[in-house]
Amino acid sequence: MKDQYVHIAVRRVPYTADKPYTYRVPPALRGSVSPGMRVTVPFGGGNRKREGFTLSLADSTPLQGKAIKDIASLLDAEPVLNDGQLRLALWMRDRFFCTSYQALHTMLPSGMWYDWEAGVGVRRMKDKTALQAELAVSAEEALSFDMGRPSPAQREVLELLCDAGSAPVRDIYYLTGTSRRTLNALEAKGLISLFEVPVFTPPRLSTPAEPITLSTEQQAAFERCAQALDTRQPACGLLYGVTGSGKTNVYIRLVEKALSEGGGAIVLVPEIALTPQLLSLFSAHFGGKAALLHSALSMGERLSEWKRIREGTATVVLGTRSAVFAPVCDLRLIILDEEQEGTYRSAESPRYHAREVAKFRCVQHRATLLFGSATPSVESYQQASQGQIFLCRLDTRYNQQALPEVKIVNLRDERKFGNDTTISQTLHGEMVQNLQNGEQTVLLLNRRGHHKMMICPECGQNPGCPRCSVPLAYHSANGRLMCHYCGFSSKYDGECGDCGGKLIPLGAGTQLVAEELAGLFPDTEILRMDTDTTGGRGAHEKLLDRFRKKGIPFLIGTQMVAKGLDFPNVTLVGVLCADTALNIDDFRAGERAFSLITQVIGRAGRGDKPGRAVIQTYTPDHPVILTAAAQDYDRFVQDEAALRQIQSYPPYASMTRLTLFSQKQDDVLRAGLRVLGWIERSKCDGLMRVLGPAPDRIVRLNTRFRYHILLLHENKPAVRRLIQGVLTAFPGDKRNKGVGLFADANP
DNA sequence: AGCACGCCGACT
DNA sequence: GTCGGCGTGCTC
Repeated sequence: MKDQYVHIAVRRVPYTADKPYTYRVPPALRGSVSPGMRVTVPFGGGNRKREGFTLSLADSTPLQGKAIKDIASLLDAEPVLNDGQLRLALWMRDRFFCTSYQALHTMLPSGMWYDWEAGVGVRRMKDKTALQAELAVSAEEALSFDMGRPSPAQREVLELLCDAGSAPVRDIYYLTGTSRRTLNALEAKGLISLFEVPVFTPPRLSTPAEPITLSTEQQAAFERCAQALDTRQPACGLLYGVTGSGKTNVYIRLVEKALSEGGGAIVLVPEIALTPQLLSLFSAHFGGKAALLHSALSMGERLSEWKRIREGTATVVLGTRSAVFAPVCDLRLIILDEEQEGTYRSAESPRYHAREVAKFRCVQHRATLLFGSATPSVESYQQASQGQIFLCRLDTRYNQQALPEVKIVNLRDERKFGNDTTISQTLHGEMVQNLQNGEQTVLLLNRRGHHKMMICPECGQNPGCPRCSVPLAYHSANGRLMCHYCGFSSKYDGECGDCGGKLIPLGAGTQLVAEELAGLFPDTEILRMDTDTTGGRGAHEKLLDRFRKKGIPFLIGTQMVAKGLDFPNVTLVGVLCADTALNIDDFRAGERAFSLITQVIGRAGRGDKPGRAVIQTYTPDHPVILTAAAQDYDRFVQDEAALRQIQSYPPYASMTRLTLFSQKQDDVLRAGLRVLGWIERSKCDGLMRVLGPAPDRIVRLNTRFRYHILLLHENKPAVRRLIQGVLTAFPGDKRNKGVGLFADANP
């Protein structure tokens, strides 16, 4: 019999050595191997077993004189990746400078890697099951059945099941106040049957959602997107809607449309924990058809959801970044909510952006891609204004509510008049008023902990992290100094280690504000929300639930208070220091600051009462602050786009960042200069502009020094090949020993 | 990245 | 002689 060969993407091969490896299919596995399966193969001199993915099959191989090895084992009976996903991975390898294995691996739920071990008897990932009850006879028979003697409990269960058809027994107990005995009795009479079903998302008796009525404006936006869906051709659009204009209504109607026509949809959100409302909305509207994919799920839950999606039980997926890979059947629509958010970009290899992956998939499936945002990225704005993508606008807020009235407070004046707290006179006055009216206030300060740092007024020293180039932040909750980047902490005795001077705090954090508020408003309850108070699973929701239900007057928090929360009783928002987000050395700092300020201001006045906002700043005439205060996105983005054009920054050029890191600072710098020389010699001068090497924003992180080189260029294959060449050749130069290098596309 | 191989000094 | 340090080079 003729030999059969298979090309494998092998796990943990360095980028330098990444290519399809050819293996022989042993006779025993002939016929069972097809592309998109997981296998183990002997690899390297020691022939240690490694995992891999089958990419393609071949009858012959050009490889001569090499001992071609056999595949060791097959881990899947059926492919876990389809042809489209394999092609997506190859594209990702080219685009995001990762190995094929890494790209393929991110497309699968992590639970799957434990599942196969079941085959070798190591561990069994058992699907959870729940007991479900179902009518065993017709509804008429059930209701007319003669019980012999009155049995209200059994009757109630039957009535429930006549309505619902089937229901989890837990829900039946909860809704009827019955117990297993009642169900056993009904089963004995042959009226109902009990059976185990796999628990994916708990098959709940979801209260059917109210049908959505769209406003004229929302209807127009819906129709424009629906038109794109109808063409069944790749399409991309931007739904630009001010906060509170009801973008989610449009999303839901679009998903309904895609589903009703037999298609599937993916809806991506920046962070699911911050959008509990959207979550419940989706369950209400799509029930068992909806799958949720996000970081809070256990591995088993994620695997179950993934299976439901792949077999077509779930046709709409709501999830975070990695949900963009969900194997939805007949994908017709992908929506990226708050498209400008940085969480759509992965910080680890593969360093992909969900927006770009979504774009690729939409072309692949002839699907529609919709970006939604109150503050679209400059990229999307520019594409929309040039007509490359279609644009829909929602300018009217819920209940025709006007945008909040915004006051800007100059913090320099506050200092002059002797107010050294974080709350200005103006903001304090507004808060008092809100308290009297029984309305709620949200305060934003984008810095956790008590203070940013402690500094010695005698010698100017400040305690810093021994592993990173950052000052340690003081935390009053544990009385320690902490590093917000590597987690290092040390005890705090209030004295300067160098000269013994008494340390003073600098740069207020949320903990301090909470303490100040307790002083200013004794007997008033205050809620603090930051990564220190929302550690556990579901902690976000619990905190927000308390805020809503108990009507706690003040909520102080970091940027997580800016996103997604929608409480009608919040009528005042305070931005305690608008400059924190602005003073970051990054060309997107202005864009992010505008987005953050606009989003948090939009939290005020979502009910029938008008909203107010106070922005405190040291730079009251900064254009970003002025446009954010005026909620004038158009003016902001036009200014910002002009600035980007002058500097030839994205979106007017593509940017690739090369990051070098090592324990030794001069090694990194020297390696950086060598990379620079390589690029300059490679005849790509006309194609790109090179900046750096420059220190990263945190030059030393976890004992490693980091420098980067920025490349501004056209998005052409020649440029990608150059970068791939640099990444491949770099480890080959012995002088680069101990130095790491990776590339980020559009960082 | 991992792993093996090979060359060298130190030790039983 | 033999153990083990690390520099070097390859992975179907």
